[in-house]
Amino acid sequence: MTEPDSASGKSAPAGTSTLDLALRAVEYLVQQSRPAALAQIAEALSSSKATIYRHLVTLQRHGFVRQEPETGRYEAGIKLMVLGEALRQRFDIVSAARADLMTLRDHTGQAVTVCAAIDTELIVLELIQGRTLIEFATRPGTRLAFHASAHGKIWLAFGSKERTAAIADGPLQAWTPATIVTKEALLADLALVRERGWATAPDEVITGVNTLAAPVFDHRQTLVGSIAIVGATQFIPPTPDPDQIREVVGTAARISRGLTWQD
Amino acid sequence: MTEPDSASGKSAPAGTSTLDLALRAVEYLVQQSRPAALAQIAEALSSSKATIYRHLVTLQRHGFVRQEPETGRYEAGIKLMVLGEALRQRFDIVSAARADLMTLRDHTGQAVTVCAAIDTELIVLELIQGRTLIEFATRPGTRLAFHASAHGKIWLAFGSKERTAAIADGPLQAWTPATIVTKEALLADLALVRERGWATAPDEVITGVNTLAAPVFDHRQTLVGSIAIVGATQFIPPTPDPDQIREVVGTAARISRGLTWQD
DNA sequence: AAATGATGTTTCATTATATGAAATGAAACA
DNA sequence: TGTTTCATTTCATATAATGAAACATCATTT
Repeated sequence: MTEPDSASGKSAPAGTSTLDLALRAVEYLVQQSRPAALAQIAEALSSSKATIYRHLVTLQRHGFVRQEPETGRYEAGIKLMVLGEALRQRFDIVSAARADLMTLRDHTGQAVTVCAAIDTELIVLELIQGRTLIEFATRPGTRLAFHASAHGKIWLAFGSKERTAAIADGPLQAWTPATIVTKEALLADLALVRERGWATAPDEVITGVNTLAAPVFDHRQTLVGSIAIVGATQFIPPTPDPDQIREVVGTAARISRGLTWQD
Repeated sequence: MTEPDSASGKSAPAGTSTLDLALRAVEYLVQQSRPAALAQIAEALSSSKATIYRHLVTLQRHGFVRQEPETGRYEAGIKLMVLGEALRQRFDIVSAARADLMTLRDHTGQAVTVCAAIDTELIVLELIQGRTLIEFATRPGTRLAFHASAHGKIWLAFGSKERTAAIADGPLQAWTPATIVTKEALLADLALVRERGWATAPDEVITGVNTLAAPVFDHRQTLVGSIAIVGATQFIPPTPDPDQIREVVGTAARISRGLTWQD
């Protein structure tokens, strides 16, 4: 990121290697689908059993890791879930907007999601489930791609120009055949989004699913969130129903107005 | 430090003090509602700025911590949310049961929650929102009290006897005037729960809110989860409607049957 | 019933490396 | 301009992390 990297690939700036190893252990355990043996973790991280053991003890003491009582093996602890939820609640939008989002869900019948971009990540903060049995919508804590989601396009169209430039210049991964993968197509789509005030991404993330998103601004007119309805293309056509657009854009505007009062 | 433990209640067994400090820093940042200055964190943890700084650099590199670009202050990073979500998906019940839970929501109109106990914690794994505008239900990642929630009573009634004994003998905190706070009353209630196969907690966690919970077992007949409907007492009376009981207990049995097929 | 091979756990000498005080930037403020 | 308030870097010191190998448990196998 802010790395000159000085030719020799020797990038050992500040930081603590002990902590680094321990964090890698946590991430390793989260990735595993079943509890891992100590030796297995040590091997995966190219460290010794004793070292990993001591770190696991401390991690366990804090609840980041848990040990299966029967087998003695280690797995990720629920503290991560608890902290994740505590963190989620810090975002103004989710609490300020819940009632409006419920109304939007009831009016459209579709699932509603809220997203925010933090640095280089676009993350789902809130999900109000729809009424359909089959669930497409992404859950809080999920990361979305900027170029391949309706939420992402809102952030590229109305967010910081630096981010938009960086994303447009970078590689654009295709999730489906419909995903936008060229810079030109993306910029053209973003121009359209700016003009209309809403974005869609039919079949671009999952075939058969569409999302209709709109921006939420705070009192300084800076983008602080995006809201969207998510559903089968059958219910949200590539060019959505005018009623759907009115509902989503109207709800976003209402939430924005609510954020203006604060502060 | 370097203390041969014993004598002074402080037992410093295995573990890593460096890591311990860093984890405390993460927890501190999650607790704060706004970004914290380096010196503030160092002071709170009785450490030096330099030490904390180096740890924050490493934590940031892993996404556990983020630095506000404008002010340079530190706050918790979204990695915690992402890892929390990844962890949640590891539980069989949430994926195996979603369709049934949606149906339960649609039949009862109330919010549906799923819980599991891990060691000494009772945690919400899944939430299907109801159709009412006002939301009572707890979100995934929230911890519940064993003695003061319908989910908790299911775990005390059908879970391990050791846990039940430990909880019943410990202090029972009152959340509302209706919370059960004596061992006798709790054990009597649990006997009733075992007999009926379902549990309620009217007004016991929040006044005006009731929950109706039932147990989910796996193929070995061990308790692996609990499901419940949550709503205003107006909709879920202290003695729920027979239809509601049938729906919840029936859904739990259906999910249990689903888990039997696997493995 | 003894032996084997999985585990996790502890010990201990060795030195790598985390540490704190203070110096240095950098930026906002008055 | 000077002053305050931040984060960041430097550097000598010894704290505290480290790995190899021994130990302890528990199943499973012979």
